Amino acid sequence: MTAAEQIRAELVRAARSLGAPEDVDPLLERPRETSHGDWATNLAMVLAKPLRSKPRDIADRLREAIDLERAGVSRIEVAGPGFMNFWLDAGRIASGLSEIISADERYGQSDAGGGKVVNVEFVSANPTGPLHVGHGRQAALGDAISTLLETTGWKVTREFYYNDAGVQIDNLARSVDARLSELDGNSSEIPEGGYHGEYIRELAERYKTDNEGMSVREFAVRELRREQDLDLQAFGVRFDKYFLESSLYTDGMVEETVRLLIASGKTYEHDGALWLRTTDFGDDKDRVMRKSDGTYTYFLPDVAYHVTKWKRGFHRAIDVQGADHHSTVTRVRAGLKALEMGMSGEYPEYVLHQMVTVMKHGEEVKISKRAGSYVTVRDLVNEVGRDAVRYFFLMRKSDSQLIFNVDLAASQSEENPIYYIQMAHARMCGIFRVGEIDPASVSADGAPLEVLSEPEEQELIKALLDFPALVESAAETLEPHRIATYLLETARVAHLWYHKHHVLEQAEDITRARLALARGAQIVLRNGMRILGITSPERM
RNA sequence: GCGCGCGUAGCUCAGUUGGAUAGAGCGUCGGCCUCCGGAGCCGAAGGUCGUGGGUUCGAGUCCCGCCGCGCGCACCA
Repeated sequence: MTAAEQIRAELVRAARSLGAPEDVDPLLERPRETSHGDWATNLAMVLAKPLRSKPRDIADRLREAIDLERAGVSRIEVAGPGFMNFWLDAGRIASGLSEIISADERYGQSDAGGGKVVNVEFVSANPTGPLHVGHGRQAALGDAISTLLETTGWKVTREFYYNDAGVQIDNLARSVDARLSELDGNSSEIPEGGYHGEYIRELAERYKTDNEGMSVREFAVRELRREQDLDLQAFGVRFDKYFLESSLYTDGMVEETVRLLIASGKTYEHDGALWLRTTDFGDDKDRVMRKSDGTYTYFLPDVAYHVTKWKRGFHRAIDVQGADHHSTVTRVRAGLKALEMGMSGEYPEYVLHQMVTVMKHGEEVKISKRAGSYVTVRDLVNEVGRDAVRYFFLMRKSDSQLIFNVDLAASQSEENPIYYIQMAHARMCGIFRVGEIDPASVSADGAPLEVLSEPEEQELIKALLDFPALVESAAETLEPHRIATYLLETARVAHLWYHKHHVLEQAEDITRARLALARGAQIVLRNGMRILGITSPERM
């Protein structure tokens, strides 16, 4: 039982004894201000109405009714309008280290997800060019969200959806064709909607020398998919499933979905096209699903694709996409809802991220897809390393725009948050290295943890003990940036402690206890970085 | 024009789902350091939380109106 749970249980007992409603569920939180104790509750204010008394009076009576020992606290104060502040005793705090060390790599894990399956789809780039920064943000986000969910007891399938069937692939083939005919000495223009990047020229050259009898289209898609796979590999992202849009046509899923939608009665014919009444589901206008020329708009295969997710058993699905795809959300959900297959209006869940701006040498690197000039994931990885790229993509919440400062990410100094965090971990490792101690042999059991009474020690332990609750709530809200923020703060506290208090060559009981703390910090920093997909080097 | 997101210190951003005196890093200014790695540490200055209303014991957080920025508004994807 954690300290908070222990306080809560006793608080409930005390509240019931004062006549509080049966479902009383006190909220415990960590005050920002240390002078407000280790834990605080606003319970007395919440009970003011049902008990028809002043919050402060209720708080005083609660305080009287609470058994300090059973709550595991040393002191309770009533403050402000009726807050109750709790102080844990130093021994109670330090004893939390035992749990961290014995759990080791499992520390921070939970079974909140109950082993249920969830599908996380991300990147899903069209095979029409290299992966750019936006895809990078998505790759980092999707992978971290997946790991967060795994850490909290979900069974995750990481999925990549290839749009290999649409008009954009035709445009790709025609663009390569144009470059091919240029190679043959004929002047030729990249077609409208085509791709202008230098890689198209390179594709044409490779096709000319070694096309293995493939069509331009097949060759280009194969090569670009291979390139993207290499980029993802360099980034350390691995997918469990690659889903091809084209398969939705070959296996009849698209046709099937159209039939079902028509049967649902939510469609109508107008101007020779087939429309879906998405306005019934909150859209601002109805949408065409089959054009008058008989081909489908993109959102129909999207609906069909999500039907397959549902049918494959994923009753929870998360799509990570750029915010520029925002308009698709209502449409896809409307299509799925119209099918009445039992999905809620929230299926699938979307994590949309805002755009990335790349700054280099103090200037914005302009991105022009049309001219084919943009920063690729591979450029970034080559320039600043995988860990820094991942951390920078994850340090901001997804719905705010992100400025990627290449110079900062590349710098090997304390200004660079990723170095700062990794350095904190490496320092903990350094203690064991210098002391010639196997960290795995360090145990908190039997160690005199009560000697860890310095303010920096108490602060560090408290930070470490916050980790599991943080992981759980970050997983719930699908917000990996909270792990990033936490790591930076915890690294700060660890540096501070490291600087002020020595571990080795102290009195024996102090060294023993501090080794346990160093071990705890090492474990938490490492586990946190692992969630973000970042390595935790033992020396830097 | 409509929809979504954002607006917090000079800069880049957090803010525990409505709590107490709004925080961090960088930058600036001042100071410290014979150390398990100086890739260090301490301190200070710096704020009308875009703005005007509303909701309530209590608002950076929720609601409404404005202003600014980004993205999206096809029988494109």
